[in-house]
Amino acid sequence: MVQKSSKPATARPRGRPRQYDPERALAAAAKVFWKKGYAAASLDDLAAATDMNRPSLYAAFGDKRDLYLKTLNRYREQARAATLRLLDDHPTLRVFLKRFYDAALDIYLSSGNDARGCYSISTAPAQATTDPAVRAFLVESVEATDAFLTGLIGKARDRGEIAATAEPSVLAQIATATLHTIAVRARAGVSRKELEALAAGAIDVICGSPSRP
Amino acid sequence: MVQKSSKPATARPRGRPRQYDPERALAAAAKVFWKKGYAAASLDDLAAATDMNRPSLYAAFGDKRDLYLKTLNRYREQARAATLRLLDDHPTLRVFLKRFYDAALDIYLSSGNDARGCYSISTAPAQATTDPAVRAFLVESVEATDAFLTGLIGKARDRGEIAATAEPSVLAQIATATLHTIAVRARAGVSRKELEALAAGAIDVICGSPSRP
DNA sequence: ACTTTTTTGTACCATTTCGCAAATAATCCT
DNA sequence: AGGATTATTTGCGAAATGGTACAAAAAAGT
Repeated sequence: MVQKSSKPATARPRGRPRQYDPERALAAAAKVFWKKGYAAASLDDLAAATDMNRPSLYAAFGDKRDLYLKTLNRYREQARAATLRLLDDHPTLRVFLKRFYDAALDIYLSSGNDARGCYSISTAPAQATTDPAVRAFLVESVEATDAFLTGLIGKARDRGEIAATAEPSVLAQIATATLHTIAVRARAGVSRKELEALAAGAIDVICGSPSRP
Repeated sequence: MVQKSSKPATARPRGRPRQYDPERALAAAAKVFWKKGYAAASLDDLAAATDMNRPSLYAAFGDKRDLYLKTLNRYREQARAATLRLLDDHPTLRVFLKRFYDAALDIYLSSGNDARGCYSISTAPAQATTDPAVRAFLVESVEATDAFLTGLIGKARDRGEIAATAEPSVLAQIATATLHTIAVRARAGVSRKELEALAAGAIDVICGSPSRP
């Protein structure tokens, strides 16, 4: 009898196994908040969507606010990871930005459900004045995006892809602003075609017109 | 005693005079929605803020949703009027944009109450997926801003203030995007100083760096 | 003075909301 | 097999919510 004591990685924890998958449950909860906003989403809505009942929800994620904050963080982590993957083959700034906005649009206009717009930009501002944690999340997200893009743009400038006189932090804020306006417009129902055109225009402004050498 | 029969403009309508001023009431209601968001604002909150009781509120403005839509429209009208006044002395595009963002910051960071951020951008997106009227309001507002700025930028280009090759509609969307990111950041608690710097950077990108001829 | 008209105030209702307590079920450990 | 442990289910309850019915109040018209 060898190795019976080895941890099978899927070692059953102890008591009754949970019936829900925390990841799926968080995704389902986010979908509800995404559509209705934080305040208008009731625990009944969330319980129905996650296929859990309220006490299980509560035990798993805490109260409604805890749950919301967890979905916000999950969304941000996923967005970050996806964005980093766009850099795997070391694209030019222009190519990266195109991918970046396309990826955002994939999320903002996901056709399956009618969730539209950016999850955090569409739902967090409404809560930001009453919930300090949401406010902190928002400012951290925005500043992290700025910082990330500033780094990328700085490197692109060093590589000579954009004018040497360009100010990376300013262009990064323009790029973030473009993301924000796309987020709002997608929520308002603007078509993908128009948003792609907007993104293309912004990319030209940031990187310099493509016809230009 | 002349003119007793002339309409005093303040002719009493007929029954008991109202105790509230509709304009002030709308402003007070907007303040509540602004801080809490639409869904989290209760009729009790609104009644308390307007100094009216619920039946009066209901008789005056309809239900909660009607009231919200009225405050949204009022906000937009006021913003439009204020923006047009910025053009009275025919400023250059650069001067106009500076005023434009300064005026936005005056509203977004009004110190009296703790309402922060743009009223519509902070509260409407959360409702946009569940309320078609809010969604319509949002898209109309954004597109009207684009159109207005496109016109201004086009004229500035004709006057030679910016490069003849610049595309007014693209720059207008950048300018609107800048407004949106400022709205979100103000709601998140970013300081006026930082937002002014962001605006200044965006203006340089839109109008061309000031050091440039 | 009396009626009409409009606003205000009180009280109420039906529903929804969040959260929890207690009982039940499923699994592991010994 | 039986106890320990964790998850689920049912159901409750106190509070808040949006909305309204109805009477009282304040003004103008006659």
